[in-house]
Amino acid sequence: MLTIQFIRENPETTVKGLETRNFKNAAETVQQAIDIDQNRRETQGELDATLAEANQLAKEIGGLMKAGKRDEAEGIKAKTSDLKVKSKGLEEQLRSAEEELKNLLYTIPNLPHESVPKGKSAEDNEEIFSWGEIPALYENAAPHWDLISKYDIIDFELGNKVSGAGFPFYKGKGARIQRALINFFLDEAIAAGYTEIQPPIVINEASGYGTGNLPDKEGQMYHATADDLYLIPTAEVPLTNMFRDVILDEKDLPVKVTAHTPCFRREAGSWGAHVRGLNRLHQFDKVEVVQVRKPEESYAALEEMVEHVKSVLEKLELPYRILRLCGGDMGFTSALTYDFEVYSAAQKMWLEVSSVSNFETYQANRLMLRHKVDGKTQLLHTLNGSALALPRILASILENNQTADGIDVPKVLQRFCGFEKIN
RNA sequence: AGAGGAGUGGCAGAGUGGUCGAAUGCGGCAGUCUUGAAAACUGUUGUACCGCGAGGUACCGGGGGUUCGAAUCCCUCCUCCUCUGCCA
Repeated sequence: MLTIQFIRENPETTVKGLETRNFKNAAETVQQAIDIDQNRRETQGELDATLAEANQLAKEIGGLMKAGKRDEAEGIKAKTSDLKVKSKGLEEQLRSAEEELKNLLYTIPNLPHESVPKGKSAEDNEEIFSWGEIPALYENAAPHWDLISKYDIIDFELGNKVSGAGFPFYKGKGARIQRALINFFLDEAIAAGYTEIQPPIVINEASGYGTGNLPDKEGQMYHATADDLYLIPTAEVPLTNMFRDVILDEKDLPVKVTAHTPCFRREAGSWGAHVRGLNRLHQFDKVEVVQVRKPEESYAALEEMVEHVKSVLEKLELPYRILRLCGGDMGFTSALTYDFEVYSAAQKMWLEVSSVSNFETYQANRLMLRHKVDGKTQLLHTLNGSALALPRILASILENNQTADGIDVPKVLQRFCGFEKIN
């Protein structure tokens, strides 16, 4: 979330940023936050003064008791009861003001970077780069959902029986190419300087709040209610929460971590005819990269992450484009997001396979992730990106590389999976 | 899962109702000494919020309670350790 200090000191900038995002009632919301904060500060001042007085009296009583002046002590005790009632009331007021402020701040998204274009929807995103040729397919080319049944490498029906829609079984070469992709992505990330992590794939409530998945996107996560744990929608959640309530030393920076995990998404309400086959799943695998950076370095780090994803896609020889998301399409917590889309030739569709974002201090503020500068604590910047999500990569490999006698496995993957063709 | 024990500052560790945000040691930082370093000595060393400032308030695993006053007593949850059981 945004810090109230920032909003208080930069109300116009805040309103302007929110308007780029088409945030409704920006000016009113900002004013409301400032008012609640004003109230909160006044209440705390009063409460502190009351408690200070009570502490003073308690000390006096202690002294009198020791001196044996019991009656005098009793007299002062009587005075404290008023203070107690007063402080209880003020405490309640303070708590409710803090709660109110926090709940309001949770509804305010991050401010976009100056390069973010205005816009309402995906159509207003700005294509900034593209690479590769859109392959000319042969006559009988088929979409990936037909190819996977033809070669029997992924089984949706079986998934339906055992788990439900969106939980497929990968079989034989299907499973092996998945494993090859995971190893390839991890090796690439390690070569780019990331430390490999195997995090838990369930997280508690506090972690959900830390990355902003709670409360806003509550319905998107699977919730194991018996133990009040959530299945992760992305490795970003455990990887970023590693640094919750942490003050990093200079020598620990920059932080660069990567992990392969399954990701679980309920995708409530977003199911439809347009999402066939591997285009959208409830469970999928992804390799994620996360960085924690000093503020002045974070945009260079974002570019570095973009270059990393570019090189991975180019090694896989998949045609792709990069979009700079507009204010209306950008994630709630992001300041600047680049989406990577690969072209899936038989569907004739661009598929999003990576989203690389700089959150600036937005996540760090919820996480309380800081470092020291000249003896003062300062919020750090967090960034993350997919490198990459598997199912759509697989979909475009299957479609783009199909031939009359099978599917060509990209060269870089062959040493990982041990075969050259799916047939 | 059952029985018992324990959670204090970066680490170790004292503190069992008031003068304790907390002894002491180690570590860190600054200084003295030294050509430089080490050693020794001196000082300093948690976080957040309120306040222009002086200063104030809160925090001793989390939450709640008793009390004029809680690190200290009570309740509850969490985590760790030991023993027993179970298990990939």
